[in-house]
Amino acid sequence: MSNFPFQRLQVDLAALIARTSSGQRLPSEPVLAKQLGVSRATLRDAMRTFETQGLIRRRQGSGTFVVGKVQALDSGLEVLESLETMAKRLNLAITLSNLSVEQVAADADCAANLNLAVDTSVLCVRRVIRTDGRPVAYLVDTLPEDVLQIDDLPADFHGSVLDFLLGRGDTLKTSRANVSAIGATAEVAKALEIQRGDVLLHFYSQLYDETGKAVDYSLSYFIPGYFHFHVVRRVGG
Amino acid sequence: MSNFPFQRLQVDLAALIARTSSGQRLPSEPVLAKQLGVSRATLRDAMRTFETQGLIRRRQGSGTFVVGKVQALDSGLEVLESLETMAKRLNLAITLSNLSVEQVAADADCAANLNLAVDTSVLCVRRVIRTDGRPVAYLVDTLPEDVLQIDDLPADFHGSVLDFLLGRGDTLKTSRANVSAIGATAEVAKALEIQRGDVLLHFYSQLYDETGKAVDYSLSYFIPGYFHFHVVRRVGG
DNA sequence: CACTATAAGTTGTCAGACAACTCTAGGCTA
DNA sequence: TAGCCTAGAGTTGTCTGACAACTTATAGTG
Repeated sequence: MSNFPFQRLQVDLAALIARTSSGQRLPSEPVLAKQLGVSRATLRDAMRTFETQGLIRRRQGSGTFVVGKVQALDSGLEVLESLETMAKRLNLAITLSNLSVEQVAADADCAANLNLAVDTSVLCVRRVIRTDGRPVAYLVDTLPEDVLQIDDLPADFHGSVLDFLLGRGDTLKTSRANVSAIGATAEVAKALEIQRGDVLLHFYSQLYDETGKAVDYSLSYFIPGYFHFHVVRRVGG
Repeated sequence: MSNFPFQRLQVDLAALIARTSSGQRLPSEPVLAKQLGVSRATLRDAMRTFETQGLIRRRQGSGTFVVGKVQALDSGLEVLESLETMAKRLNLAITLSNLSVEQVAADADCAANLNLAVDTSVLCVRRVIRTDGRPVAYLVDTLPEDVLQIDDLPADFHGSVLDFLLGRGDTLKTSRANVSAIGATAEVAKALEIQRGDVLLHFYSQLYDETGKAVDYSLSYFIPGYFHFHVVRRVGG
């Protein structure tokens, strides 16, 4: 088995990456291809899969580097809290960037989740969460106009929609979060400064107030490794 | 922007795949490369990322095909139930294959999660869940010897460790599940018949009985799209 | 010292070729 | 006729060599 160059190559490459410490540069492609006994084309093909996993990063003209992980933020899923609150609780510094607040027309997906008609005007809040300067999460919240308007937000709005609503006195009750895994789309990849198709943990959730009205439709994309989400499950059925 | 062939190509390829119905074959690589105005090497590089996302499947000598999804299994995460139970509740047929039960020495990771010493003998149960004949989940349970021994399992054991323990009368209490996203390792990729690096939803969880003893360390890998896991989060902090 | 031009090294892309594999159509045999 | 076998066309997998685009360090220049 493993008679195919591509598969054998992946094993060798994985070992090489594993024993190379974070931030170090790998040998150049021509050198590495000769070392591993394959052509440069096949080597590049295999490297693409490791880049997709976020294990390495290639930069034209510079080289290929092994990327490392930092301390993770850990949180239970039962309680809904903003990433800012989570970070404060764990005494970790996170920053926010690429904040964008704009009024858009609801697409089919968004309209269905907010229980609105398609093309209804909604407010869309996007931002990137960073730790150590590196993007680790991309968040997109969409809210009906009667819940939040663009002028409601203060000039120094720091980006947590949940914290803002709570601070304003809104009576929120629960959130229904769906968890999944996806490859990064072009938009998400650009925001997170990763490659399209890279592995991401994905939540899409609706936030309800005490009357049962959907007040927020939220999409969250997390680069694996930086966040640890857990949930306590009770035995039953 | 998008001045690089690779990025432009991904946009074009995504559109092509989107408008191609499930199971259909894409044009051959030489033809497609000419249509899209890039070399075959660059086209293959871009295709690798879509293959990683599970959107297409390439078969040597046969062609490249668009893959489609089937109905999804949906479950709340608060309640721990086996996939078999979940499928029965939703009236969906799932089958089990590649069942492997073997006694192994606990590695560091496993020992820590089961609160055992390294190299302690433990029982490892692996199996693949399929719907419609296609692999959709890969499950690995590891249990201490004093909880489950290889001879305890009946000849017709159908694969759900949780159901077996419950049926035996074990008093289980809760499970702590960590949710993440990863690229498939070589072992997992082989079991799920996908490519190494493909996007997977990943749970790793510990199961506790009523005395607080860890009785099961479980790793679960799900191909996205076939399962929908959700959790209700209460507002608070 | 600051700035610029140069050169070496690296990844990105291209072109063409052949190998390995799949599938089909036609011919052969029983 | 039914079944098996084989040859061929078509497809993806891999290789070779080359050049373009980009980064970085170096040496030179004001």
